[in-house]
Amino acid sequence: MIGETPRCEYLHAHDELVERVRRAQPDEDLLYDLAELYKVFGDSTRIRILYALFESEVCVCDLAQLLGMTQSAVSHQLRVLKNAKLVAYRREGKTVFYSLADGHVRTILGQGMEHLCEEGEERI
Amino acid sequence: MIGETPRCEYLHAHDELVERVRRAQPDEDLLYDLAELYKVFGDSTRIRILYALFESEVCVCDLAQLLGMTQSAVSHQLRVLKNAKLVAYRREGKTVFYSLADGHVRTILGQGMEHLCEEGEERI
DNA sequence: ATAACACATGAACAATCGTTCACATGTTCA
DNA sequence: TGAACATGTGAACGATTGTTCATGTGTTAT
Repeated sequence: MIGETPRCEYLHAHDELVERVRRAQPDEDLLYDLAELYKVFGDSTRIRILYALFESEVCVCDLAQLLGMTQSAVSHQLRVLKNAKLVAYRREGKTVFYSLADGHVRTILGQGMEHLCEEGEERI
Repeated sequence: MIGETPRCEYLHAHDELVERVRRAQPDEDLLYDLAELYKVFGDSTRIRILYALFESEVCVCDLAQLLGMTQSAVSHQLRVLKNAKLVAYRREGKTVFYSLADGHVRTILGQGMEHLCEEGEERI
């Protein structure tokens, strides 16, 4: 935080705008939680897990094999996904099966893909 | 990477599944880029900037005032957003105005918000 | 009860990230 | 040209993150 924030010369014109924009901002805590949610998507290992779960529910061991990673590493990442309520799990004997918990995952990843593939064609 | 990946006992049943899931996985590089994209959303400062740009194009100085942050910090974050092609900019004299570059931003943030607010009601 | 297995978790380390500070770039106006 | 202003950028520091290693928990079968 800064005590004295420098301001540009159009000050009076922009003051109104800044206030309007400020009022439109969602609650601080909500924005923080939102950032936390996207952090979860911000790792290729976790994205690979999510794409795997697009196809079917999968157990931890199979995920480890699929990703070529330690079971421990996968388990740690699954916990992150679980905390964000992006995956659900079901126990069957010794095995735990994970699945997608939420339809938003597909939309979010789909929109991300679109953005990547269109790269600067679209203007809003 | 691991040489000897441990595997669960249902091996033969799951082998087929693992192969099917593997084939469905998007290209490794694409998944990496996708993760990079979500990392950009994974910071509350950048999200606040994006929500500000929902309302109007805004200059760097006003963003700094709105966020209560250094102009430098804002500028650094704007570069991240610019590199991800999430914002566009327009120069007018000394002032630079930033705006949203892409409609996907609204969808992605909207879906994230929905996910946060529904928290575990929906099952896919 | 004991062994074997699937999975979870805590500590620790390297790597990455966000902010700050100092300074550079580019534009306007006298 | 030179001063003033808005913005951009490189280096550096503390904080966060992902993986590994060792170990803990919970289940099954003997």
